[in-house]
Amino acid sequence: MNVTRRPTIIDVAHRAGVSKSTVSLVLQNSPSVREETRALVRRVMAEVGYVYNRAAAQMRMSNGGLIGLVINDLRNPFFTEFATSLQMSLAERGYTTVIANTDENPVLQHQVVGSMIEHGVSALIICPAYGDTFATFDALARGGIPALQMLRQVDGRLDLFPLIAPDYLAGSRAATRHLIAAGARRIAFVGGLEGRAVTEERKAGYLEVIGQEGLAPIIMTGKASRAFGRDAARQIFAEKSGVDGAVCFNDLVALGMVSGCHEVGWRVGDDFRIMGFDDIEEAAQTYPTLSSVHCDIAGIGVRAAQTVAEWLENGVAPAGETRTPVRLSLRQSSGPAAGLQPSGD
Amino acid sequence: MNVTRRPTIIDVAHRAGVSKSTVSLVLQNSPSVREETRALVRRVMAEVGYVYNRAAAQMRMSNGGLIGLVINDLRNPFFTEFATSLQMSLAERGYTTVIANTDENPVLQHQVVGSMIEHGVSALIICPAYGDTFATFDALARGGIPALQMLRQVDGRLDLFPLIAPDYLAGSRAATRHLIAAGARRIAFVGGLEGRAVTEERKAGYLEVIGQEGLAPIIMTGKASRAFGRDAARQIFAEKSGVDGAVCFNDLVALGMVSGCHEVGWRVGDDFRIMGFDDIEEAAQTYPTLSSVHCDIAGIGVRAAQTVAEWLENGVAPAGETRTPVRLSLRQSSGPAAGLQPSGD
DNA sequence: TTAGATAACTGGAACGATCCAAGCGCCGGT
DNA sequence: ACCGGCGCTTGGATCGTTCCAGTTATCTAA
Repeated sequence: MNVTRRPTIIDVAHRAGVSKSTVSLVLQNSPSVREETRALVRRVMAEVGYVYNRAAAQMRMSNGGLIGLVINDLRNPFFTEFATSLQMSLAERGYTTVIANTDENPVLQHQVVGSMIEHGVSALIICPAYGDTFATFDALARGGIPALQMLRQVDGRLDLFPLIAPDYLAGSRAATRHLIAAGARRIAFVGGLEGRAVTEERKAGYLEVIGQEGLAPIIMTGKASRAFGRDAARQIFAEKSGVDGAVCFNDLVALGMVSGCHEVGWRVGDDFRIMGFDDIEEAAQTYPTLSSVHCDIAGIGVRAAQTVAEWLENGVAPAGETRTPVRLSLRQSSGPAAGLQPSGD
Repeated sequence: MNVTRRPTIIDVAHRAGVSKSTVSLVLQNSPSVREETRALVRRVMAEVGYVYNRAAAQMRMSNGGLIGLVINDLRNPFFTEFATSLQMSLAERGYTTVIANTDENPVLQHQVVGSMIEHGVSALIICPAYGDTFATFDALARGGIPALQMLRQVDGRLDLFPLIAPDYLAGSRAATRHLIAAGARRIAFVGGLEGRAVTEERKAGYLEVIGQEGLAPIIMTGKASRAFGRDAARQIFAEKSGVDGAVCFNDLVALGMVSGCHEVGWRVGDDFRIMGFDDIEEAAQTYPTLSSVHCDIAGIGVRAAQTVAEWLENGVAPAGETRTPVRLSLRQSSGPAAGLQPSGD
């Protein structure tokens, strides 16, 4: 349909009466080109509808500022909020981000990472899927591509693949303590698949506090989904075991439990107290509003962008493990707590 | 850190004792290379850790199978479900997908589309943000890049930028009729920003049926968010105007209304009847489960992949406007309807 | 026996940018 | 009058692939 091929810098150069090198310098905003020349070249570019050919440039340059973001579950708002923040922050520093979704599938993840390496990403930020991932990370190591593990640790080589994650342990400790302070006595830990690093960490904080207080732990692990949370609430209701509060693996589970409580007629925050984890935007907008462990998702995105930019620009690998602080966002679902100031919106 | 540069096909060729052309042919799975040679080359590739350099290839080929997907709101599950399905479907056909988020910002959208063109995408699938988009689409037109408008029509040139969208009109007609059949008499249309194509279309179906039945229309347009839905429910309750049902702009608004109803003590499906639109996964998992207009998001993703693949491979542009069928997923929020079989899960 | 077809492989010329060393005026200082 | 430096511009080499027009060697048909 389009007979004429795309114009190149050579076409622009001819038309402007300069050399292709000059055009290239203009593209790179080099200070060593005269202002009038720059303006002329720019004008000609607009006239002929020149578009930059990144593939050609990237082939010559070892390092074109392309950064890959691998997300394991685009359906979880936590990850999309993170992706949004990261992408904006990287854009400010002049990097382009490509996003891909692995849907928690390690095979797909392997493909996706391979494809990104082929596209010549200079670094990778990866929220890894669990499973057989050694080969995937090995490919990154062999290619000498800087890669950050975000939010979850899947590969043990923290020196090669540093981890940035919220301080889950402190978060679940604080959440559990808060439920106790609010008056709950039989508190369950609900959701999260057994054996996974994040689940174990969040569970550990819960168990620690429960132990300190001499209470009995109640563990209900399972998928981190709304459906599981809803079923868990129904089950707790049916068993009449006196459970009166839940520290949830994440906000999705917590929101599921809220639905389940509505269904069985419990009043959340009164008959039953719920703490979420992650503090996604939706938490402030449901009824009742959801108390949660606020992880400053956007802040983590900014920090990840900063870390990877410094890694690329100064060549210095970040520390093996970075934990970002968390705080509680206390709202309605955990009930009124004597002597505690609710924070969050 | 990595002193040796990446191996190229030339390194592989030397090591395998063949020419670079042969290696290239192996990469392309050409049938005109002997089976043993192919195996040999493959083995050497694995040995030296060869990775394909897409930038170099793409520079030579006009058309590398890279497809850009531009999404206006990654936080809306509707779009992420669509993205997931599309990406998988394209992967099956050998295309790679790059996703970018515009956050409903036409300026960001312009940047993002520009960046994708620079990266040499051979086609674009775009869920466009509203606003000043003419320049953006013009850049696509000038570059002769096939682009599909998905779910929303923003640019009028349907011959250049065909539209694929669900049959919103039929959907809102059916939704309104169902609420009437379920016994609601004062039905509001809630959410969606005034003046936007999708809002107008969904509203039109509602108005049509309301008019036919001789009922009074009640329009409450606004942001398509949970927060707006919640506020709308509160307001309806406060006004005591006898409104007993709502056709919502989308599921997010509907879920917000469900929250609002819980808050004011209304029983959804009984005191107040709600129909959503889109039928996101969450609709089946809240309490009460949400009746909605099912748009077969995954199916649309598959169809989009197919359309764009055929466009690229046969060079034949698809029809200007494609409407995909919708059906109702009747669940609890719209209440029991005499003589109607609930469908959906 | 030989011409022609076929199968398997090869060398060089693209592709469109970046980078480098060099070139060209022009000015000021000796 | 000459040299060095500075500001701006330039031609050619280069990156790693694909594509095209050969070049063998082997096979088939007359």
